[in-house]
Amino acid sequence: MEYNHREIEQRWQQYWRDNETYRATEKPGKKKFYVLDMFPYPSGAGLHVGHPLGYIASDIYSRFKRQQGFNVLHPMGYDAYGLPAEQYAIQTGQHPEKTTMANIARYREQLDKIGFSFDWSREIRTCDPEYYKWTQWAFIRMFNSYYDRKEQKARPISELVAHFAEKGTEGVDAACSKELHFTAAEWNAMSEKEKADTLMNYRIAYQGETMVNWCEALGTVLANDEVSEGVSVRGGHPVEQKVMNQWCLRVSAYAPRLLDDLNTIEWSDSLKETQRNWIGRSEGAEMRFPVVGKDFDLEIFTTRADTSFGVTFMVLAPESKYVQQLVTPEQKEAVDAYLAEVSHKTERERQIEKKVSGVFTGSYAVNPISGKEIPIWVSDYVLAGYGTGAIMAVPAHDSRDYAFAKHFNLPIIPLIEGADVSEESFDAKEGKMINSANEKLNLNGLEVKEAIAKTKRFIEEEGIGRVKVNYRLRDAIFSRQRYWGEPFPVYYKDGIAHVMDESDLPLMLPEVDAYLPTSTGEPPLGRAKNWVTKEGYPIELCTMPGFAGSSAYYLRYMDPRNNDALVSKEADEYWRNVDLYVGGSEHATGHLIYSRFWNKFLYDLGLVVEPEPFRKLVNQGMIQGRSSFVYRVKDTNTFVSKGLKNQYDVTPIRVDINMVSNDVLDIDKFRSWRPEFADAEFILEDGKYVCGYAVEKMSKSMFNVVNPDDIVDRYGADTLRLYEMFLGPIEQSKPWDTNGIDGANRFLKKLWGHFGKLDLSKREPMTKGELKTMHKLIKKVTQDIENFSFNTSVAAFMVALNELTAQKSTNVEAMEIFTRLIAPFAPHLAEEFWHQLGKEGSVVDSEWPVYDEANLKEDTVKYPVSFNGKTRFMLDVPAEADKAAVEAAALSAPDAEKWLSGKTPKKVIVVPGKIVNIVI
RNA sequence: GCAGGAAUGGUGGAAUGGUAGACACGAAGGACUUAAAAUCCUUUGGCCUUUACCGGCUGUGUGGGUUCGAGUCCCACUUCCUGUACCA
Repeated sequence: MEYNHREIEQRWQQYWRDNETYRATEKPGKKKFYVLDMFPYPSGAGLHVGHPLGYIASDIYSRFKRQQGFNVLHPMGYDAYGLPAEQYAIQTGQHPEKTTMANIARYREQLDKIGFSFDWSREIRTCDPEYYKWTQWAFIRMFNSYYDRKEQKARPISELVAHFAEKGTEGVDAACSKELHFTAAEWNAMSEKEKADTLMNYRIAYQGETMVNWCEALGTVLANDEVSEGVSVRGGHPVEQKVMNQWCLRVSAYAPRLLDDLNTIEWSDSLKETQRNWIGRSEGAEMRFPVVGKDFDLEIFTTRADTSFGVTFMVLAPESKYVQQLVTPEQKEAVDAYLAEVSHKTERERQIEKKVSGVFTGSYAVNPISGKEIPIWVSDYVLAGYGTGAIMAVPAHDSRDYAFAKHFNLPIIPLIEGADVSEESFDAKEGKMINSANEKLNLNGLEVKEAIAKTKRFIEEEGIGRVKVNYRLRDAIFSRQRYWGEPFPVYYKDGIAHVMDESDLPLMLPEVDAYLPTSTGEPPLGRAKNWVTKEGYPIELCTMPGFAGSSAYYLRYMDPRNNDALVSKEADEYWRNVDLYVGGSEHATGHLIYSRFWNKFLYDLGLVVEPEPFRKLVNQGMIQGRSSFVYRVKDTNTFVSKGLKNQYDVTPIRVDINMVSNDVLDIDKFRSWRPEFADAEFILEDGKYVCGYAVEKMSKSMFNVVNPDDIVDRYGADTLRLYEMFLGPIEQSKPWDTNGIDGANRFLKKLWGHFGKLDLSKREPMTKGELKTMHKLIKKVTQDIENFSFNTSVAAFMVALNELTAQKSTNVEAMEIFTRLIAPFAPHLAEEFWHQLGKEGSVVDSEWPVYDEANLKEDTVKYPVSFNGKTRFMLDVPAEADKAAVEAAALSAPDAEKWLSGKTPKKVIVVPGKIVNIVI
């Protein structure tokens, strides 16, 4: 009988639906295992074969764990808010919800065909009010909390208010935008508005004037991880820096914990490293430089306190508030001109130019260590957002300061013995200090490391500054001037922001007449009618960013229909956190930081039990497209085959990969593809037109998209699953090659054929050979799945089937084991076999086979025998032979004589079970 | 620049420090077929030797090292990928 994948797959998919096979429930006392995929944004283009890669891997793992006896939670949903649907809405006037729902339906249809074991009863969508109620709820909780740095946790803002009323800021160590100092009396004397403004400085969700990435084309601000190389990640529009009043999340307060807790989770080293870089911890010192003739100091941050004697000038960021206070009348014009110039430049222009620019303020500061007066400059190479927005410049040992000093002809003092600073700075933190001494401090002769430590001690003792740890991680900007997102549960009363009562949630996204800003430049929600509270107070017009809804979704899956809590205590205590999280590495600095932050916040409030959301994480690689090219001879309509193209002047043209098979072009299809190719001529090689190829991103414009539906229709879901896993290691990016899929399909057909030959009524014990084949397979597959080495386990199935065929095996027992082992990979076929074997229930509930080493033992061991490290022949030795016996056998083997050629061996090394090496 | 990773046949890729190239694709030859598709069998890193069997040499980006033995470990270099970038 033919292997009819369509009939088999449809039948079992229906069976799974009818029996709710994949529905998960809490089973106290049974070990849980939570496997999660990063939920997709349902784009209009649908899925291509690259998308399911990670889903297939996690599905195999889920099924494997389930067969091993775990209670597995494996849910799926949609990250439904996002810019593309809104951009489409702006162009067409169609409500983004409508587009999104249509895309979700299409995704679901595609996903269902692949036979995943998702528990769809737990499906969530971030744009569903029942879901975003909890996104808004978390925001309210963050608004009502502050971060206590002493206890390293979030606490209710009411406690801080009580403290202020009693003791002012004394004894407060809270994360804040600006260090404030006031007494209880001062606090109590503040107006409502002043108190509200003061508390904003401490809230975890706060509103503040911050430098933001403004994208004019998208009409919204963007978070740091949504901007790359000065353009928006979505759409590639230019982004500029602008000061705006925005909602922010105080993610920076959690920087130390986000860094430390990386050590407690099983993520790849490269991903942890990416997070460490993004968090960017650096140890250094904050130092105050008194300004000549003024009553204030400039604060700077440095990691190179040892270079204090080489400071020849200071530099402020253009946005620094000190610039206006320091500029002298003579320099005013020049400084203002420079500031105007800088503010006009976008981030991208600043990066591309990388030109040294700056201006002198006219003021001087005193180096607190050397006592020397140094000029204060302004330049855009200093960033306002990092450290204090001001630096001490040491041109001899910092390349940026060096370029600046050279350009403006400022002095350069070398501080390290042997450093040649005539051409470039010496940035390395090594060597012996020179030129670094006065009556108070002597660093000369010290190693850099010692000098840093000594200077830090000196700074603290002298009260010049303090030792400080700085983080690069900034607070997340949480406002988007957009329509398609969660509305903020915030209203304004007397100019003061208030959060709504939790019982009023969800605050539903209102209807608008267009998805564009209003004529007065307000966000689209400014168009909503009656966008006010019951009492008539205006509601916030911005919406939340994409990462709002995706930060805690893994918690919601645990208890998705609960209307009283994000997740019930029972469900959270049972499922705890994600045991295995699978997704792309593009989320390394965005989603994975925000999610960890969000989880830690809820953890601080005692609402979840685990401090980290994702225990183990696997990044799947991308599947790239393989584009095909034809070569048109210049100024003709003649195309030359790849092997001959070097003889002509040619232009490569991408062609649809559906017209190409094994790199050979279907000429008729090509001629009818486009009118201009209708009368194309071809120069062939061996009667064929051979195309060139390139590995590129899979995209419509490159004509290289492969649709999983087509593959499923032609070969079946099981073939697709097997082949995607067979392509290579899951973490690696690799090109899709439809040609190779025949291998996976042939294997399944052979397996089907083999199974069809069995007499299912005849149960016999396995032969020794069968036992060995099967136990070898169990061992390999079990270990490979645990190690995420799915490509080698697929290969192992192929080998095992070949061995069974070679042994002319018709053993039913062996095939039953095979069925259980292959069930995670090819669930439809396995289910079919399982029922043909007369088993009850679904194969997903069958027990995972266990191997017995005893069956893997050989009577004899094959030893490679080497001479001087080079293997020369193979030797069969009884398994129980000891070292001496193996050595004797090797030396007396007929082959040995030839290689010894009469000589006596100097040494014979026997590694039991491995090798015999004879040194002559 | 910095950080992380990679480099193995025509291709995708296998190899706890122990027979390099599993498995698959492709290719070549053959069987079946009127023919094609499908299926099955054989060969398939390179070079040399041989009528054939049998053999031999060489080979995992480059150069060194450790080791009885290195694709694997160490050092240096080259190239490529991925992330990040005026972070003081």
